[in-house]
Amino acid sequence: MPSASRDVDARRKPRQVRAELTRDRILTAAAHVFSEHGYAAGTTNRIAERARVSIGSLYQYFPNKDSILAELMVRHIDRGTWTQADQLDFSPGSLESVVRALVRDAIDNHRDDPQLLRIMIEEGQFSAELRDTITRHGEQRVAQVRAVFARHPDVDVRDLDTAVDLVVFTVELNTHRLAAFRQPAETFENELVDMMTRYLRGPSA
Amino acid sequence: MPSASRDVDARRKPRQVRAELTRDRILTAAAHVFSEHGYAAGTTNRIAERARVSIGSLYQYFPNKDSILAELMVRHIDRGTWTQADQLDFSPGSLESVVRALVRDAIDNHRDDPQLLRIMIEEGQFSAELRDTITRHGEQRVAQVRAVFARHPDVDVRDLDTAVDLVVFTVELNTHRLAAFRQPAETFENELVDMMTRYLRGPSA
DNA sequence: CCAAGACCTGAGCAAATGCTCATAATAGTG
DNA sequence: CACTATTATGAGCATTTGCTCAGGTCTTGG
Repeated sequence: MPSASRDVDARRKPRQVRAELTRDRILTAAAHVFSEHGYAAGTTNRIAERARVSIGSLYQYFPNKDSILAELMVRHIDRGTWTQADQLDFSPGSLESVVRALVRDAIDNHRDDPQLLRIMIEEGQFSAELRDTITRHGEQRVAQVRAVFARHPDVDVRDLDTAVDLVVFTVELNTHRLAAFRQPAETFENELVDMMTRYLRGPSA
Repeated sequence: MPSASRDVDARRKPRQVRAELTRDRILTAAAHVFSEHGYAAGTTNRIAERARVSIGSLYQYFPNKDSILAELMVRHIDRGTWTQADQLDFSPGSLESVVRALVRDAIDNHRDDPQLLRIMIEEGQFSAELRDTITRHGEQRVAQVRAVFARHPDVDVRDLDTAVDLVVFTVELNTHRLAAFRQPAETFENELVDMMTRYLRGPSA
Protein backbone atom coordinates (compact mmCIF):
# COMPACT_ATOMS: atom_id res chain seq x y z
CA MET A 1 0.00 0.00 0.00
CA PRO A 2 1.26 3.50 -0.81
CA SER A 3 2.10 5.92 1.96
CA ALA A 4 -0.40 8.71 2.50
CA SER A 5 -0.07 10.67 -0.71
CA ARG A 6 0.71 14.34 -0.08
CA ASP A 7 -0.87 15.11 -3.42
CA VAL A 8 -3.50 13.31 -5.44
CA ASP A 9 -1.17 13.28 -8.44
CA ALA A 10 2.23 14.83 -7.95
CA ARG A 11 3.12 14.25 -11.59
CA ARG A 12 3.98 17.00 -13.98
CA LYS A 13 1.11 18.62 -15.82
CA PRO A 14 1.92 19.12 -19.52
CA ARG A 15 2.79 22.71 -20.42
CA GLN A 16 4.04 22.28 -23.96
CA VAL A 17 2.29 20.70 -26.92
CA ARG A 18 4.92 18.04 -27.24
CA ALA A 19 4.14 16.94 -23.69
CA GLU A 20 0.44 16.62 -24.51
CA LEU A 21 1.36 14.52 -27.52
CA THR A 22 3.53 12.25 -25.41
CA ARG A 23 0.77 11.81 -22.87
CA ASP A 24 -1.70 10.95 -25.59
CA ARG A 25 0.71 8.52 -27.23
CA ILE A 26 1.11 6.78 -23.89
CA LEU A 27 -2.63 6.48 -23.37
CA THR A 28 -3.25 5.23 -26.88
CA ALA A 29 -0.50 2.67 -26.52
CA ALA A 30 -1.82 1.63 -23.12
CA ALA A 31 -5.28 1.07 -24.59
CA HIS A 32 -3.82 -1.23 -27.21
CA VAL A 33 -1.51 -3.09 -24.85
CA PHE A 34 -4.12 -3.65 -22.15
CA SER A 35 -6.58 -4.69 -24.78
CA GLU A 36 -4.20 -7.25 -26.25
CA HIS A 37 -2.49 -8.62 -23.16
CA GLY A 38 -4.89 -7.89 -20.34
CA TYR A 39 -4.08 -5.66 -17.40
CA ALA A 40 -1.57 -7.78 -15.48
CA ALA A 41 0.40 -8.80 -18.56
CA GLY A 42 0.20 -5.34 -20.05
CA THR A 43 3.45 -4.12 -18.57
CA THR A 44 4.45 -0.50 -18.31
CA ASN A 45 7.60 -1.21 -20.29
CA ARG A 46 5.54 -2.66 -23.09
CA ILE A 47 3.33 0.39 -23.06
CA ALA A 48 6.31 2.73 -23.19
CA GLU A 49 7.85 0.70 -26.00
CA ARG A 50 4.65 0.74 -28.03
CA ALA A 51 4.29 4.47 -27.45
CA ARG A 52 7.94 4.89 -28.54
CA VAL A 53 8.60 6.74 -25.36
CA SER A 54 11.08 5.94 -22.62
CA ILE A 55 9.80 4.34 -19.48
CA GLY A 56 10.90 7.43 -17.60
CA SER A 57 8.60 9.65 -19.63
CA LEU A 58 5.68 7.40 -18.86
CA TYR A 59 6.22 7.85 -15.15
CA GLN A 60 6.44 11.60 -15.57
CA TYR A 61 2.75 11.70 -16.42
CA PHE A 62 1.37 8.77 -14.46
CA PRO A 63 2.28 8.03 -10.86
CA ASN A 64 1.77 4.29 -11.35
CA LYS A 65 0.30 1.67 -13.61
CA ASP A 66 -3.16 1.79 -12.06
CA SER A 67 -3.50 5.47 -12.84
CA ILE A 68 -3.10 4.79 -16.56
CA LEU A 69 -6.08 2.45 -16.63
CA ALA A 70 -7.98 4.89 -14.43
CA GLU A 71 -7.39 7.70 -16.92
CA LEU A 72 -8.61 5.47 -19.76
CA MET A 73 -11.74 4.74 -17.75
CA VAL A 74 -12.34 8.43 -17.08
CA ARG A 75 -11.96 9.21 -20.76
CA HIS A 76 -14.39 6.47 -21.65
CA ILE A 77 -16.96 7.76 -19.22
CA ASP A 78 -16.55 11.34 -20.40
CA ARG A 79 -17.06 10.25 -23.98
CA GLY A 80 -20.17 8.19 -23.20
CA THR A 81 -23.20 9.78 -24.80
CA TRP A 82 -26.65 8.26 -24.50
CA THR A 83 -29.86 9.11 -26.26
CA GLN A 84 -32.01 11.33 -24.09
CA ALA A 85 -35.60 10.43 -23.25
CA ASP A 86 -36.97 13.57 -24.93
CA GLN A 87 -35.64 12.31 -28.26
CA LEU A 88 -37.64 9.11 -28.08
CA ASP A 89 -41.00 8.27 -29.57
CA PHE A 90 -43.53 7.40 -26.91
CA SER A 91 -46.54 6.79 -29.16
CA PRO A 92 -48.13 3.32 -29.02
CA GLY A 93 -46.43 0.83 -31.32
CA SER A 94 -43.12 2.63 -31.19
CA LEU A 95 -41.58 0.41 -28.55
CA GLU A 96 -39.32 -1.17 -31.10
CA SER A 97 -37.77 2.14 -32.10
CA VAL A 98 -37.18 3.02 -28.46
CA VAL A 99 -35.43 -0.27 -27.84
CA ARG A 100 -33.44 0.17 -31.02
CA ALA A 101 -32.15 3.49 -29.76
CA LEU A 102 -30.94 1.81 -26.58
CA VAL A 103 -29.22 -0.95 -28.51
CA ARG A 104 -27.57 1.53 -30.88
CA ASP A 105 -26.32 3.52 -27.90
CA ALA A 106 -24.74 0.44 -26.44
CA ILE A 107 -23.12 -0.53 -29.72
CA ASP A 108 -21.78 2.98 -30.26
CA ASN A 109 -20.45 3.08 -26.76
CA HIS A 110 -18.47 -0.09 -27.20
CA ARG A 111 -17.28 0.45 -30.72
CA ASP A 112 -13.87 1.89 -29.75
CA ASP A 113 -12.54 -1.15 -28.00
CA PRO A 114 -14.80 -3.78 -26.45
CA GLN A 115 -11.84 -5.79 -25.19
CA LEU A 116 -10.41 -2.84 -23.30
CA LEU A 117 -13.76 -2.03 -21.79
CA ARG A 118 -14.07 -5.54 -20.48
CA ILE A 119 -10.65 -5.31 -18.88
CA MET A 120 -11.44 -1.99 -17.30
CA ILE A 121 -14.66 -3.34 -15.86
CA GLU A 122 -13.41 -6.71 -14.71
CA GLU A 123 -9.77 -6.12 -13.78
CA GLY A 124 -9.58 -2.46 -12.92
CA GLN A 125 -8.49 -1.69 -9.36
CA PHE A 126 -9.81 1.83 -9.11
CA SER A 127 -9.80 4.36 -6.34
CA ALA A 128 -12.89 4.67 -4.17
CA GLU A 129 -13.82 7.93 -5.88
CA LEU A 130 -13.54 6.56 -9.38
CA ARG A 131 -15.47 3.48 -8.38
CA ASP A 132 -18.20 5.72 -7.02
CA THR A 133 -18.29 7.67 -10.25
CA ILE A 134 -18.62 4.48 -12.24
CA THR A 135 -21.33 3.12 -9.99
CA ARG A 136 -23.23 6.38 -10.11
CA HIS A 137 -23.04 6.39 -13.88
CA GLY A 138 -24.42 2.87 -14.07
CA GLU A 139 -27.24 3.67 -11.69
CA GLN A 140 -28.12 6.82 -13.57
CA ARG A 141 -28.25 4.85 -16.78
CA VAL A 142 -30.51 2.18 -15.25
CA ALA A 143 -32.72 4.86 -13.76
CA GLN A 144 -33.00 6.62 -17.09
CA VAL A 145 -33.97 3.44 -18.91
CA ARG A 146 -36.43 2.67 -16.15
CA ALA A 147 -38.06 6.05 -16.57
CA VAL A 148 -38.37 5.51 -20.30
CA PHE A 149 -39.99 2.13 -19.91
CA ALA A 150 -42.28 3.38 -17.17
CA ARG A 151 -43.61 6.09 -19.47
CA HIS A 152 -44.06 3.90 -22.51
CA PRO A 153 -47.59 2.57 -23.01
CA ASP A 154 -46.53 -0.72 -24.65
CA VAL A 155 -44.37 -1.94 -21.81
CA ASP A 156 -46.03 -4.73 -19.86
CA VAL A 157 -43.83 -6.61 -17.40
CA ARG A 158 -44.33 -8.23 -14.01
CA ASP A 159 -41.68 -6.18 -12.24
CA LEU A 160 -40.22 -3.12 -13.88
CA ASP A 161 -36.98 -3.07 -11.87
CA THR A 162 -36.12 -6.65 -12.68
CA ALA A 163 -36.97 -6.14 -16.33
CA VAL A 164 -34.80 -3.05 -16.61
CA ASP A 165 -31.91 -4.86 -14.95
CA LEU A 166 -32.23 -7.74 -17.32
CA VAL A 167 -32.62 -5.62 -20.43
CA VAL A 168 -29.70 -3.31 -19.67
CA PHE A 169 -27.46 -6.23 -18.77
CA THR A 170 -28.45 -8.31 -21.75
CA VAL A 171 -27.92 -5.51 -24.22
CA GLU A 172 -24.61 -4.60 -22.67
CA LEU A 173 -23.29 -8.15 -22.41
CA ASN A 174 -24.31 -9.11 -25.90
CA THR A 175 -22.74 -5.97 -27.26
CA HIS A 176 -19.46 -6.93 -25.59
CA ARG A 177 -19.56 -10.02 -27.75
CA LEU A 178 -20.63 -8.36 -30.94
CA ALA A 179 -17.32 -9.07 -32.64
CA ALA A 180 -17.67 -12.79 -31.90
CA PHE A 181 -20.91 -13.08 -33.83
CA ARG A 182 -20.63 -14.61 -37.24
CA GLN A 183 -23.52 -12.62 -38.61
CA PRO A 184 -23.23 -8.97 -39.69
CA ALA A 185 -23.76 -6.30 -37.06
CA GLU A 186 -27.07 -5.31 -38.61
CA THR A 187 -28.54 -8.77 -38.13
CA PHE A 188 -27.29 -8.76 -34.58
CA GLU A 189 -28.93 -5.43 -33.89
CA ASN A 190 -32.25 -6.50 -35.37
CA GLU A 191 -32.43 -9.75 -33.45
CA LEU A 192 -31.40 -8.16 -30.18
CA VAL A 193 -34.02 -5.46 -30.66
CA ASP A 194 -36.65 -8.08 -31.39
CA MET A 195 -35.71 -10.07 -28.34
CA MET A 196 -35.97 -7.12 -26.00
CA THR A 197 -39.10 -5.72 -27.60
CA ARG A 198 -41.00 -8.97 -27.39
CA TYR A 199 -39.94 -9.40 -23.80
CA LEU A 200 -41.05 -5.93 -22.82
CA ARG A 201 -44.35 -6.16 -24.61
CA GLY A 202 -45.32 -8.89 -22.19
CA PRO A 203 -47.45 -12.00 -22.67
CA SER A 204 -49.15 -11.86 -26.07
CA ALA A 205 -52.43 -13.20 -24.76
CA MET B 1 9.30 -21.16 -24.87
CA PRO B 2 9.75 -24.71 -23.59
CA SER B 3 11.95 -27.12 -25.48
CA ALA B 4 10.12 -29.79 -27.45
CA SER B 5 8.54 -31.82 -24.70
CA ARG B 6 9.61 -35.43 -24.83
CA ASP B 7 6.45 -36.26 -22.96
CA VAL B 8 3.07 -34.59 -22.79
CA ASP B 9 3.35 -34.44 -19.02
CA ALA B 10 6.56 -35.79 -17.58
CA ARG B 11 5.27 -35.26 -14.07
CA ARG B 12 4.81 -38.04 -11.62
CA LYS B 13 1.50 -39.81 -11.66
CA PRO B 14 0.16 -40.39 -8.14
CA ARG B 15 0.57 -43.95 -6.91
CA GLN B 16 -0.38 -43.55 -3.28
CA VAL B 17 -3.59 -42.16 -1.82
CA ARG B 18 -1.75 -39.36 -0.10
CA ALA B 19 -0.49 -38.20 -3.47
CA GLU B 20 -4.01 -38.08 -4.86
CA LEU B 21 -5.06 -36.06 -1.86
CA THR B 22 -2.22 -33.61 -2.37
CA ARG B 23 -3.10 -33.22 -6.02
CA ASP B 24 -6.72 -32.53 -5.15
CA ARG B 25 -5.77 -30.06 -2.45
CA ILE B 26 -3.65 -28.20 -4.98
CA LEU B 27 -6.46 -28.06 -7.51
CA THR B 28 -9.01 -26.93 -4.96
CA ALA B 29 -6.67 -24.24 -3.72
CA ALA B 30 -5.92 -23.17 -7.28
CA ALA B 31 -9.62 -22.81 -8.01
CA HIS B 32 -10.02 -20.50 -5.03
CA VAL B 33 -6.89 -18.49 -5.69
CA PHE B 34 -7.55 -17.97 -9.40
CA SER B 35 -11.10 -17.11 -8.61
CA GLU B 36 -10.10 -14.49 -6.07
CA HIS B 37 -7.01 -12.96 -7.65
CA GLY B 38 -7.36 -13.72 -11.35
CA TYR B 39 -4.94 -15.83 -13.32
CA ALA B 40 -1.91 -13.55 -13.51
CA ALA B 41 -2.06 -12.52 -9.85
CA GLY B 42 -2.88 -16.02 -8.72
CA THR B 43 0.70 -17.05 -8.11
CA THR B 44 1.86 -20.62 -7.76
CA ASN B 45 3.31 -19.84 -4.37
CA ARG B 46 -0.05 -18.55 -3.21
CA ILE B 47 -1.69 -21.71 -4.47
CA ALA B 48 0.81 -23.91 -2.66
CA GLU B 49 0.42 -21.89 0.51
CA ARG B 50 -3.36 -22.13 0.40
CA ALA B 51 -3.15 -25.87 -0.27
CA ARG B 52 -0.73 -26.13 2.69
CA VAL B 53 1.71 -27.85 0.42
CA SER B 54 5.24 -26.86 -0.44
CA ILE B 55 5.87 -25.24 -3.78
CA GLY B 56 7.99 -28.22 -4.72
CA SER B 57 5.07 -30.59 -4.30
CA LEU B 58 2.98 -28.45 -6.57
CA TYR B 59 5.51 -28.80 -9.34
CA GLN B 60 5.67 -32.52 -8.87
CA TYR B 61 2.14 -32.84 -10.21
CA PHE B 62 1.94 -29.94 -12.62
CA PRO B 63 4.67 -29.07 -15.11
CA ASN B 64 3.78 -25.38 -14.99
CA LYS B 65 1.17 -22.86 -13.95
CA ASP B 66 -0.80 -23.08 -17.18
CA SER B 67 -1.33 -26.79 -16.72
CA ILE B 68 -3.13 -26.20 -13.42
CA LEU B 69 -5.73 -24.01 -15.03
CA ALA B 70 -5.95 -26.47 -17.91
CA GLU B 71 -6.70 -29.31 -15.51
CA LEU B 72 -9.42 -27.23 -13.84
CA MET B 73 -10.90 -26.57 -17.27
CA VAL B 74 -10.85 -30.27 -18.14
CA ARG B 75 -12.55 -31.11 -14.88
CA HIS B 76 -15.21 -28.53 -15.52
CA ILE B 77 -15.89 -29.87 -18.98
CA ASP B 78 -16.03 -33.45 -17.74
CA ARG B 79 -18.51 -32.48 -15.07
CA GLY B 80 -20.74 -30.53 -17.48
CA THR B 81 -24.04 -32.32 -17.86
CA TRP B 82 -26.78 -30.98 -20.07
CA THR B 83 -30.36 -32.07 -20.42
CA GLN B 84 -30.76 -34.36 -23.41
CA ALA B 85 -33.29 -33.66 -26.15
CA ASP B 86 -35.17 -36.88 -25.47
CA GLN B 87 -36.01 -35.64 -21.98
CA LEU B 88 -37.77 -32.55 -23.32
CA ASP B 89 -41.41 -31.92 -23.99
CA PHE B 90 -42.05 -31.16 -27.65
CA SER B 91 -45.81 -30.80 -27.49
CA PRO B 92 -47.27 -27.42 -28.56
CA GLY B 93 -47.34 -24.88 -25.75
CA SER B 94 -44.42 -26.46 -23.96
CA LEU B 95 -41.79 -24.11 -25.30
CA GLU B 96 -41.46 -22.44 -21.94
CA SER B 97 -40.56 -25.66 -20.20
CA VAL B 98 -37.97 -26.45 -22.84
CA VAL B 99 -36.37 -23.05 -22.43
CA ARG B 100 -36.52 -23.44 -18.67
CA ALA B 101 -34.55 -26.65 -18.93
CA LEU B 102 -31.85 -24.85 -20.90
CA VAL B 103 -31.69 -22.03 -18.39
CA ARG B 104 -31.52 -24.44 -15.46
CA ASP B 105 -28.70 -26.30 -17.17
CA ALA B 106 -26.75 -23.11 -17.54
CA ILE B 107 -27.33 -22.12 -13.94
CA ASP B 108 -26.33 -25.56 -12.67
CA ASN B 109 -23.24 -25.52 -14.80
CA HIS B 110 -22.05 -22.25 -13.36
CA ARG B 111 -23.00 -22.80 -9.79
CA ASP B 112 -19.61 -24.07 -8.58
CA ASP B 113 -17.66 -20.96 -9.31
CA PRO B 114 -18.77 -18.42 -11.88
CA GLN B 115 -15.73 -16.25 -11.27
CA LEU B 116 -13.35 -19.08 -12.00
CA LEU B 117 -15.20 -20.00 -15.13
CA ARG B 118 -14.89 -16.47 -16.40
CA ILE B 119 -11.17 -16.52 -15.78
CA MET B 120 -10.75 -19.85 -17.52
CA ILE B 121 -12.65 -18.62 -20.54
CA GLU B 122 -11.15 -15.18 -20.81
CA GLU B 123 -7.61 -15.56 -19.50
CA GLY B 124 -6.77 -19.18 -20.09
CA GLN B 125 -3.82 -19.82 -22.41
CA PHE B 126 -4.59 -23.38 -23.34
CA SER B 127 -2.88 -25.84 -25.60
CA ALA B 128 -4.19 -26.24 -29.11
CA GLU B 129 -5.74 -29.59 -28.22
CA LEU B 130 -7.56 -28.28 -25.19
CA ARG B 131 -8.75 -25.28 -27.12
CA ASP B 132 -10.10 -27.62 -29.76
CA THR B 133 -11.89 -29.65 -27.14
CA ILE B 134 -13.47 -26.53 -25.71
CA THR B 135 -14.51 -25.27 -29.12
CA ARG B 136 -15.94 -28.63 -30.07
CA HIS B 137 -17.93 -28.71 -26.85
CA GLY B 138 -19.35 -25.28 -27.50
CA GLU B 139 -20.29 -26.19 -31.05
CA GLN B 140 -21.89 -29.43 -29.95
CA ARG B 141 -23.92 -27.52 -27.44
CA VAL B 142 -25.08 -24.96 -29.99
CA ALA B 143 -25.89 -27.74 -32.45
CA GLN B 144 -27.90 -29.57 -29.80
CA VAL B 145 -29.91 -26.49 -28.91
CA ARG B 146 -30.41 -25.82 -32.60
CA ALA B 147 -31.80 -29.30 -33.11
CA VAL B 148 -34.19 -28.86 -30.21
CA PHE B 149 -35.52 -25.56 -31.52
CA ALA B 150 -35.76 -26.89 -35.04
CA ARG B 151 -38.00 -29.70 -33.84
CA HIS B 152 -40.22 -27.63 -31.63
CA PRO B 153 -43.49 -26.51 -33.24
CA ASP B 154 -43.73 -23.21 -31.36
CA VAL B 155 -40.42 -21.79 -32.48
CA ASP B 156 -40.85 -19.08 -35.09
CA VAL B 157 -37.76 -17.02 -35.89
CA ARG B 158 -36.37 -15.39 -39.00
CA ASP B 159 -33.06 -17.23 -38.92
CA LEU B 160 -32.60 -20.23 -36.69
CA ASP B 161 -28.79 -20.05 -36.53
CA THR B 162 -28.75 -16.45 -35.43
CA ALA B 163 -31.49 -17.07 -32.91
CA VAL B 164 -29.68 -20.03 -31.37
CA ASP B 165 -26.46 -18.03 -31.14
CA LEU B 166 -28.24 -15.21 -29.43
CA VAL B 167 -30.20 -17.41 -27.03
CA VAL B 168 -27.23 -19.53 -25.97
CA PHE B 169 -25.05 -16.48 -25.50
CA THR B 170 -27.66 -14.51 -23.65
CA VAL B 171 -28.46 -17.31 -21.25
CA GLU B 172 -24.79 -17.98 -20.64
CA LEU B 173 -23.80 -14.36 -20.18
CA ASN B 174 -26.66 -13.54 -17.88
CA THR B 175 -25.94 -16.60 -15.82
CA HIS B 176 -22.36 -15.41 -15.35
CA ARG B 177 -23.84 -12.39 -13.68
CA LEU B 178 -26.42 -14.17 -11.62
CA ALA B 179 -24.70 -13.29 -8.37
CA ALA B 180 -24.80 -9.60 -9.26
CA PHE B 181 -28.58 -9.53 -9.48
CA ARG B 182 -30.36 -8.05 -6.53
CA GLN B 183 -33.39 -10.25 -7.02
CA PRO B 184 -33.55 -13.89 -5.90
CA ALA B 185 -32.34 -16.52 -8.33
CA GLU B 186 -35.87 -17.72 -8.92
CA THR B 187 -37.02 -14.35 -10.21
CA PHE B 188 -33.98 -14.21 -12.41
CA GLU B 189 -34.74 -17.62 -13.86
CA ASN B 190 -38.38 -16.77 -14.53
CA GLU B 191 -37.62 -13.51 -16.27
CA LEU B 192 -34.85 -14.98 -18.37
CA VAL B 193 -37.12 -17.84 -19.39
CA ASP B 194 -39.85 -15.39 -20.34
CA MET B 195 -37.47 -13.30 -22.35
CA MET B 196 -36.17 -16.21 -24.37
CA THR B 197 -39.57 -17.82 -24.80
CA ARG B 198 -41.22 -14.69 -26.10
CA TYR B 199 -38.34 -14.12 -28.47
CA LEU B 200 -38.48 -17.64 -29.85
CA ARG B 201 -42.24 -17.64 -30.25
CA GLY B 202 -41.83 -14.92 -32.83
CA PRO B 203 -44.03 -11.96 -33.69
CA SER B 204 -47.32 -12.28 -31.82
CA ALA B 205 -49.40 -11.21 -34.78
C1' DC C 1 21.53 33.82 -28.72
C1' DC C 2 21.30 32.20 -24.17
C1' DA C 3 19.81 30.73 -19.93
C1' DA C 4 16.12 28.37 -17.37
C1' DG C 5 12.67 25.66 -17.22
C1' DA C 6 10.21 21.81 -19.48
C1' DC C 7 10.73 17.48 -21.26
C1' DC C 8 13.00 13.03 -22.25
C1' DT C 9 16.18 9.11 -21.57
C1' DG C 10 17.43 4.38 -20.05
C1' DA C 11 20.48 1.82 -16.86
C1' DG C 12 19.29 -0.43 -13.15
C1' DC C 13 17.13 -1.33 -8.27
C1' DA C 14 13.97 -3.78 -5.16
C1' DA C 15 10.47 -6.88 -5.12
C1' DA C 16 7.86 -10.57 -6.98
C1' DT C 17 7.28 -14.74 -9.72
C1' DG C 18 7.75 -19.24 -12.07
C1' DC C 19 10.21 -22.99 -11.25
C1' DT C 20 14.44 -26.43 -9.93
C1' DC C 21 16.95 -29.46 -7.24
C1' DA C 22 19.31 -31.48 -3.43
C1' DT C 23 17.66 -33.39 0.51
C1' DA C 24 14.46 -35.23 3.96
C1' DA C 25 10.31 -37.70 5.38
C1' DT C 26 7.02 -41.34 4.64
C1' DA C 27 4.74 -45.56 2.79
C1' DG C 28 4.81 -50.07 1.00
C1' DT C 29 7.08 -54.75 0.87
C1' DG C 30 9.76 -58.75 2.26
C1' DC D 1 13.13 -54.28 10.79
C1' DA D 2 15.49 -52.95 6.57
C1' DC D 3 15.34 -51.39 1.99
C1' DT D 4 13.42 -49.07 -1.92
C1' DA D 5 10.12 -46.32 -4.29
C1' DT D 6 7.28 -42.57 -3.60
C1' DT D 7 6.14 -38.20 -1.87
C1' DA D 8 7.20 -33.74 0.46
C1' DT D 9 10.19 -29.81 1.49
C1' DG D 10 11.90 -25.01 0.82
C1' DA D 11 16.13 -22.28 -0.11
C1' DG D 12 17.20 -19.99 -3.88
C1' DC D 13 18.06 -19.09 -9.11
C1' DA D 14 16.82 -16.70 -13.34
C1' DT D 15 13.74 -13.69 -15.03
C1' DT D 16 10.29 -10.18 -15.05
C1' DT D 17 8.01 -6.15 -13.33
C1' DG D 18 6.91 -1.59 -11.49
C1' DC D 19 9.31 2.23 -10.89
C1' DT D 20 13.45 5.87 -9.73
C1' DC D 21 16.94 9.06 -10.63
C1' DA D 22 20.93 11.32 -12.41
C1' DG D 23 21.77 13.28 -16.19
C1' DG D 24 20.86 14.51 -20.88
C1' DT D 25 18.02 17.30 -24.97
C1' DC D 26 14.63 20.51 -26.56
C1' DT D 27 11.60 25.01 -26.19
C1' DT D 28 10.74 29.29 -25.09
C1' DG D 29 10.92 34.03 -23.33
C1' DG D 30 13.80 37.84 -22.99
